[in-house]
Amino acid sequence: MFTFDQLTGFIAVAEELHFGRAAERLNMTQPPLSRQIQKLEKTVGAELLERDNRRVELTAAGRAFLDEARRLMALASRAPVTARRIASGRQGHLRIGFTAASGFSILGPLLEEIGAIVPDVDIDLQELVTGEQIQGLLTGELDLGLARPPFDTAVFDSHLLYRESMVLAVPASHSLADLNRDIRNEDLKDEPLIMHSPTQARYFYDLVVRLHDIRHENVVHTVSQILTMVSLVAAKRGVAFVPHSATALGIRGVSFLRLASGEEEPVELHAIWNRDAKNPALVRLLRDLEFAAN
Amino acid sequence: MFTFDQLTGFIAVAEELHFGRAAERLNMTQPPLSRQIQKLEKTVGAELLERDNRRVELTAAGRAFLDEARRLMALASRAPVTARRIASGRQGHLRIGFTAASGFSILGPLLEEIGAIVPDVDIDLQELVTGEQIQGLLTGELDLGLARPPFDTAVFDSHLLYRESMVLAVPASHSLADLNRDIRNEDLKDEPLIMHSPTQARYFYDLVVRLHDIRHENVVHTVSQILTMVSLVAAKRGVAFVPHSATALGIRGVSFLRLASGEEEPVELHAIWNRDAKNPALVRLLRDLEFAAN
DNA sequence: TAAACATGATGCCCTCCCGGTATTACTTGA
DNA sequence: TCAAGTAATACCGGGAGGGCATCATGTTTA
Repeated sequence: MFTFDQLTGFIAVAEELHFGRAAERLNMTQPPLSRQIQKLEKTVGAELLERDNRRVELTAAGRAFLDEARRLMALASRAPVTARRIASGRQGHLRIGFTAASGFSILGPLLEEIGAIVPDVDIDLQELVTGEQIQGLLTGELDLGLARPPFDTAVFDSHLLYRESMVLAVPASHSLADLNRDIRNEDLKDEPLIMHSPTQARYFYDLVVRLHDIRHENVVHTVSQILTMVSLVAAKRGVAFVPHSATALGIRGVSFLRLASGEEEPVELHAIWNRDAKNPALVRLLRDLEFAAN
Repeated sequence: MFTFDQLTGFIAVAEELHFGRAAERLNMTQPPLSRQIQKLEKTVGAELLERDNRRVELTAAGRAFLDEARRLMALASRAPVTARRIASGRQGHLRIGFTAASGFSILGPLLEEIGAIVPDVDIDLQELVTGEQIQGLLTGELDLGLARPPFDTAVFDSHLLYRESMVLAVPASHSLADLNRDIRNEDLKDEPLIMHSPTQARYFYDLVVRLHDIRHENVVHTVSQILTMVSLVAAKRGVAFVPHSATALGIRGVSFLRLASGEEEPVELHAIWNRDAKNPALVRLLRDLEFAAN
């Protein structure tokens, strides 16, 4: 079995791609670090770093192992905290993941509600994209997620928290803002568009493509975070489809316009959790929030 | 930071609730195990086991920490397996580029074959013209391309996947369709022609120019995609030289006629890959497909 | 009631692992 | 061809960890 020191060593080298600098960061000298990595590779049974005498780079296996190593280190550093909390008489704690966009709207009220139901429970909050939340729920690093479809209903139970409309963010000085009517697809046929990333923000991407006629040649940026989109709109880079809750951001120089086409409130936010989760604090919370499993 | 040995020690004691038996299970003696647990409790900062001189039991913190410890051990034992599988190419990621035309014919069977060889490898597919594929292979954004010559054989290895004939696409109502014989060059001397783009579809362009006497004054459209060509033929804009696999498109109102002149099966499709590529999944795939480098 | 037993903790020794220093091997760029 | 940069190797010393012996303490038994 490898050691945690070997893992931190590997992570440092993988990040620096340089044994000397990595060693410095770890407050040690380069030779023992080299040996740590060699030993780690031996126990793992695969070459993790390709090192030519001039440069260091990760192999495919190394990249995969780096992920696992990071996860291990995160888990290892959290474990004692968990144990101490419980030892100090708390009733447990809940780890909740949320998407940045849900932070604008539902997160505050929800936390208040949770605080009323389980006041003696510590809440860890982490901002994560839906995919990371699902990963976290699967590995048990997360108890509850605030995420958007799709997710595997065989593994997860969910509860629809919130529906909202999609609006169009435009620079405040933009001529569309003077139209005084809902925006139609054809209004946008020559507008530079800031679009959601089809991989990182798949839900919004699919929704926008489904409900609006997107001309991909108009896409000037591909972005994964709503906040970034609104900032880019404020910088007059183009217009963007954002959920209504983004209007609460209070970024100056942006107007939000209603959209004519499509469904009324197509943007969904769900609370999701692992069907097999047994964290007592979560069980209690779900019961008292009356989230029927569906 | 604690060590994995301390964790296994703790798990053993927590399961046996007896230091002596736990030590035996771990092939060690009891005293060092006692010290391991003490040290672990010190680094965790909480008492994990309540030990009265007669019996051992878990504290609340101990139960919580046991969960985390088990999770850590599971993750730690899985990580090397994952890394090894990726290093051996049985697991991982393959990014495959294909031309639209190859999508009609060889792509399906090829993917099936790939799925049989490396079932646990995720396949990303991207429709790209040959030039973009070559670019992607050079930058490492693509592992394998299904493309047409020419490409730089100093950088790329390739394997001929498929040869096919060229046929002439004509509107179904066209008089040439009634000839009941192979089409000769002189049959086309007054036909409006939908031609391949000399830049975007250089391979087809060069092929057609080499094998057939093209009268450039007859060219009514210059197109880069086979599908577009066939659609234009269906719209009676002219006739077009297309690879035989285009007959599988099933577009109504188009007939495909054999060509008399030229070689039997001049249209080639190659699998190409970067000679220096090290993606283990690719290496394994190439080996098992018996694509000799040539 | 006292002796035997069970069991976890402690003391001490020894080995081996790990880190540091010095050096080597190799590549690259001037 | 030489200087510089960088990872690997050689060698050494200190400390962590395991084993053996023993202790401390509580429980069972005669």
